[in-house]
Amino acid sequence: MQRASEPASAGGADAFAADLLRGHTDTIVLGVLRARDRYGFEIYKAIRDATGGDYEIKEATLYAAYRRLVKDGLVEAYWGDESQGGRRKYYRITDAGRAVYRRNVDAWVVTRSTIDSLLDLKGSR
Amino acid sequence: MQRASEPASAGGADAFAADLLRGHTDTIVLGVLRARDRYGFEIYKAIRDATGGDYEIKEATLYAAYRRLVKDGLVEAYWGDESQGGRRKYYRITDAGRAVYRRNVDAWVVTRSTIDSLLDLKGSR
DNA sequence: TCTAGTAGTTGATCAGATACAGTACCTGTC
DNA sequence: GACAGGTACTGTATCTGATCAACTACTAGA
Repeated sequence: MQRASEPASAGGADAFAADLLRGHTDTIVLGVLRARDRYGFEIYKAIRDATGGDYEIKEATLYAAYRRLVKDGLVEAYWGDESQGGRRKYYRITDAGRAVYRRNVDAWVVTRSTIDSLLDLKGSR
Repeated sequence: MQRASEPASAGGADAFAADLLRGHTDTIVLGVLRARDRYGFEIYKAIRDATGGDYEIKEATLYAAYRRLVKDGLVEAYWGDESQGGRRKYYRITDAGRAVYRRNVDAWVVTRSTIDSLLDLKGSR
C-alpha cells in the first residue's frame, strides 16, 4: 500500500488491494476450507486465481493467518504425503471454525450494508 | 476488538465492528463531507447515528483520520465561530478529496464483490 | 456541587498486512 | 551438470490504522 506516499495525486487509487480486506483474511481462508482440506500454497493460489489476479493476499499474510487459525482452534494442520517430494502442510476446518465462519459471513453482510449506507450518507452521490 | 482473546467460543463473533471497516474510515469521512462542511464531533455523531448505534468509529480513530486527510490535502480545516462558547473545528472537502472519494467508492464496489465471491469460493454455502 | 454531554487532542499500544529474506525441493532447458 | 524458475513453507522487521486511556475545557441541568 502507498496510501500516504502519493496523497492528493494518486492517493488511495490503487491503494485498493491492501487494507480494504483487512480483517477478512481469516474468514476468506475458512471459506476456502469449507469444501475440502487444502495445503497452504494451494489456498494462496485459489484466492489469487479466484479474483482473476486483480487481488492477491500475500503469502506471508496467509501463513500468518494459518498460524492464527490453528492457535485459535479454527483449523487443524497436518503434513501431507511427502513421498513424492515437496512437503505440503494441509489444513482442515474444525467445527468451531465452521461456526466462526458462519458468524463472520453474517458480520460481513452487516458490514457491507453499513459501508454502503455510510458512503451514501446524506445522498448527493 | 477481541478477535484473539476468545477464539473458538466467541471468536470473531462481535469482532465485527473494529477491523472490518479498517481502511474505509477516510472514505467514509470524505463521504460525510461531500454534502457540506462539518465539525469533528458532528461527523462522529453522524456516523454513529447513521448505523443506528450498531457501529461506531471511535473518536480517536476519527481525529487521526482528520489529521491524515488534512496532511494529504483531501480536506481543509478551519475554526468555527467560537462566540457561543465551545470551539469547533470544521472540515471542508477539497477537489482532490472529491476525486479520491470517487475512486475509493469505485474501489469499494470492487472490494465488495471480491469478498462476496471469495466467501462463496467453490460454493457449498 | 456534581454529573453529564459536547468538543477536541495526545501518547502508548495492539494487531493485521507487508516487505524481505531465506530454506528446500523439483522440473525443464541449454 | 549447471541453472532458472516454480512450488512450498517459514521467520523477522516494519508499517499503519484502530483503539485505549487519559486529558483539557466549556456548558447545562439536577
